[in-house]
Amino acid sequence: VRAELTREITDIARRQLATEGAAGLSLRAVAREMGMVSSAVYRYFSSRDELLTALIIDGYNAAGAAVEEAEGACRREDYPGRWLAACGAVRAWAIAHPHEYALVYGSPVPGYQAPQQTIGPASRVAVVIGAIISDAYRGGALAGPWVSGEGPGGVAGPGGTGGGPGGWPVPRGGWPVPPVSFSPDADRLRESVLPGVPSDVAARALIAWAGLFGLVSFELFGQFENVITERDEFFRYAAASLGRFAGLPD
Amino acid sequence: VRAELTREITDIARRQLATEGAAGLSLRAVAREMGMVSSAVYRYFSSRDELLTALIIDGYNAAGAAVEEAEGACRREDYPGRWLAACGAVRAWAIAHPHEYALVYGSPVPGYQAPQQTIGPASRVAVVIGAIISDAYRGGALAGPWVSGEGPGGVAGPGGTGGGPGGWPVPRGGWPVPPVSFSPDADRLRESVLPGVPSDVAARALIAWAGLFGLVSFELFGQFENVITERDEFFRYAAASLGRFAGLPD
DNA sequence: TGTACATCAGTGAACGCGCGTTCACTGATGTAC
DNA sequence: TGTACATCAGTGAACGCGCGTTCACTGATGTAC
Repeated sequence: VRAELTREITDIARRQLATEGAAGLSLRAVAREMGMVSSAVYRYFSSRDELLTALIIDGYNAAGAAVEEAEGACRREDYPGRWLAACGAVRAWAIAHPHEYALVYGSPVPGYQAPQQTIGPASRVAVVIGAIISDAYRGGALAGPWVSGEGPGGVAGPGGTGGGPGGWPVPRGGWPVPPVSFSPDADRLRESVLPGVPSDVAARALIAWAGLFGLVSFELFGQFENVITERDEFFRYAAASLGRFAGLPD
Repeated sequence: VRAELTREITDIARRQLATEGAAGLSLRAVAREMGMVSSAVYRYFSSRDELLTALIIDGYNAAGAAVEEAEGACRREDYPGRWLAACGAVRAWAIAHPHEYALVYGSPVPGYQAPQQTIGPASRVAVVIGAIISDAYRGGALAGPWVSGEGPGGVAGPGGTGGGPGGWPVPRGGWPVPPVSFSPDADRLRESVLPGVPSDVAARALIAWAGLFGLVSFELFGQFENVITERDEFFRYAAASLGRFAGLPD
């Protein structure tokens, strides 16, 4: 029964988030809508920040669940399909919950410091996206070029043809090579979200990941106003292009 | 003298933005720091929203000026250099002024509706970036592929080789083709920031533009925490990759 | 050169509002003997 | 079966705070004659 009420409080708080924004979230307003006195809420959340943390975790989880579900419905070998499904789910969830999206992927709430508990849920979307790239790579479906010596083969993709020093195809004028300082990051990524992929694949996956959220944020935050009219179609195209950038096939 | 005081007010407001965030911006606090009584500020700004609008316009202008300056210092034919300079300037300005960046490119301020006056300054950065792509295209330096029939030639780039129906090189497994619904948008873009470029070049420029801000936002808003350690070098690499994505040469 | 007047930047008090958090408390519920 | 007690959800008042905006006002400055 306590859990039930806790959930009801976060539901109301989420609804208020949608009308007032994160900075306008108020314990008193939540209590009012609950038909409680403001101090009663302190039985459930010891401060406003704790409530905010709960909302952030919920937001990450909701986005993660939406992406997992959409991506999970695809054939495992359909890597571009999985990518498009994941991208589309991110966008659809963001459009359906713009204030929650802003809360977790937008500007930080001033004066609020995200606690450790948020990092697990925060990575769910990244895990899905990483798995797509990883699976495609290990399935030999990811287009080159690879940085010399790291790749297991794979088709020559939009990079075209050419010969790299390590025997893998590296096209003339191919992709830039990640800086050496990226190596430790790549190691960490391999251990978590991008098992088995070479550094340059990981680096481009990261850029595509940031690009995906750049597109969604631009759309939601108004930068595409008077620029793009048919947003659904354009987004699908853009997501496909980013997937191609990351090396995914057609 | 009136202009002087107006500037002083916005300066103080900008400083407060940096410590309290946009939602915490308060006319009273500004007045306090000015050594004025709160109502005196109304001589200069008739409401809090008007002050916010001034700050947004200043923010867009500052970002625009920084990008224009950095990009303007490059040799005109050095398209990739111009691109890297512009990207680097966006990021450097954002890091130097994180709250102003959040104000203009982050989540919208709840309850605030941006007036028309903001759209001019808002486009300064886009104009610079568009000019780089446009110049490179018209200079014949932009890599293919083009969508059939639209291009003026240009080198075959990361797309590799292949033959398109219109005679321009379109590689097997090349870039996706923008949806037909994008045509009117492309027309509009050609008239403003991307003169003369074909639709698919415009579309990829748009994606690279969103990707650039996705990278900057991810870095500033904390998504790269525990992911990327050497941010300067990685960003340079990522910007180069996005430039390549948009078709720029090495 | 001197006076009358208009302008307008800045004052000070007030309006009505909402906020987070604390604290001693009430009163229902369930448990132990 | 009945009594004493502990638990704890929710109350109500209060603390001290800041906010945007309004309004009648003061008093210095500059201008017109």
